[in-house]
Amino acid sequence: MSLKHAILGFLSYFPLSGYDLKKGFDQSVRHFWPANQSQIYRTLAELDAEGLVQKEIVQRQERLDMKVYSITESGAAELHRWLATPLPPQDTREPFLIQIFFGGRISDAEMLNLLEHQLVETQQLLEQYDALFRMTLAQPNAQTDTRDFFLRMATLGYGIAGAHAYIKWLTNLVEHIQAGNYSVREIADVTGEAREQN
Amino acid sequence: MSLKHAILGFLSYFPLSGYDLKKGFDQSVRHFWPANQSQIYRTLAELDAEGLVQKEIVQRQERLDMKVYSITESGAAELHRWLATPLPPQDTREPFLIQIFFGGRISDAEMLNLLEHQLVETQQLLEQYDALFRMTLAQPNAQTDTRDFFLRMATLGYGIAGAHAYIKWLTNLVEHIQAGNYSVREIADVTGEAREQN
DNA sequence: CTGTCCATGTAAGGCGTTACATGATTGT
DNA sequence: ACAATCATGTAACGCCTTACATGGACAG
Repeated sequence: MSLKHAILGFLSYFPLSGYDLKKGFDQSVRHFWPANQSQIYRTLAELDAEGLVQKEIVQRQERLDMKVYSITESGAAELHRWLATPLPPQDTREPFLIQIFFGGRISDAEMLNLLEHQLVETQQLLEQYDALFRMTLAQPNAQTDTRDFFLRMATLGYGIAGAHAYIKWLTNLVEHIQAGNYSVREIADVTGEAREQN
Repeated sequence: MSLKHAILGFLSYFPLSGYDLKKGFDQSVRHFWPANQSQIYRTLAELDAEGLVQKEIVQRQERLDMKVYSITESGAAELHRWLATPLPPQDTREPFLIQIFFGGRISDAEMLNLLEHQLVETQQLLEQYDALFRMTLAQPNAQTDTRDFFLRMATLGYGIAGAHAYIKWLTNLVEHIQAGNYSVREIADVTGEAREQN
């Protein structure tokens, strides 16, 4: 359960409430692991039941109660165990590729519309990542040369590299469809083909 | 629901049984849309209830009955509608990036182990895609220059391009960790940085 | 006679989503 | 006055997974 371990990861730095965790997710890991509110509260209750986190109810004058969760020793051990264990291969689901795969059922114009859409969305995403990357680097008080910082930025780098590759693939497809050129050999960087770039 | 439409996609070529569909998925779209048996049978029942497919029970002497499904007119219309409609942005979940993000909690050796694992798996996947690509092209009776064929191969090309990009990213990370070089600027192809390749 | 292929399903559980519910404080 | 923010939860539904169940035909 990745969500459980992501929560443990956050709590390994400092105790947080469910609300704070939600903000933490939205501000840093939503690119590769979105989490919604109800899920976070439910999972915190499970972690508590398993003894991996501890709940402290904070009474505040005039404010509603707040529940602050901190990681326990067994929680920290479980986090470390999970972080250091290679994951089994994940399977990916890409609904867009279903549309491509059965693209024989739609026209060139419809296909180009799909591809164009995907291109625009990916370019916007890339710009977001790019802007976030540069903004984070430019923060005056940030220690930008630590291992922690480097690893966190690497997850953004993953998104950026993926978006670049995707845009390249999409652009290539668009060109082929527009030209009515269905020569498959040019579509992938397969062994024995053009390999000098890279 | 992508699974429903993938099934309709297959049935738009010829009628199939649940069993045949499962084989079809495993042989062609499992790279981007794995489907298991119980899911297929359940979804076929739903599609039948919605009138998008038609069921025909084939009695066979000495063999058990077989149910063959064919697409209906409204099924074909629904398939076309879905295929031609751009999908809303999907969010991705990459548990491996959680491990990277919280990599501050594990040692260099543990991190390198994770990365190495991921590299080996991705290289194996790439070889599979690559082999499948070349084998499919080499089939004697295949019409390799049609639009349909091109689009199907493009989905494989997606996997190949993605694997290449991923391997590059992983390799870069390994090198940085090994050198203890946490300079973030080299980690992504961000605007204003090295842009001459591509 | 054991395993694999053909062929169809049910049951239970996990993880995620959307919508709903409540209530105080702070900003415009 | 109204919206946004802080703060916590429940309910119901959807999709996918794993395991279980059944049963004939055919190959080694």
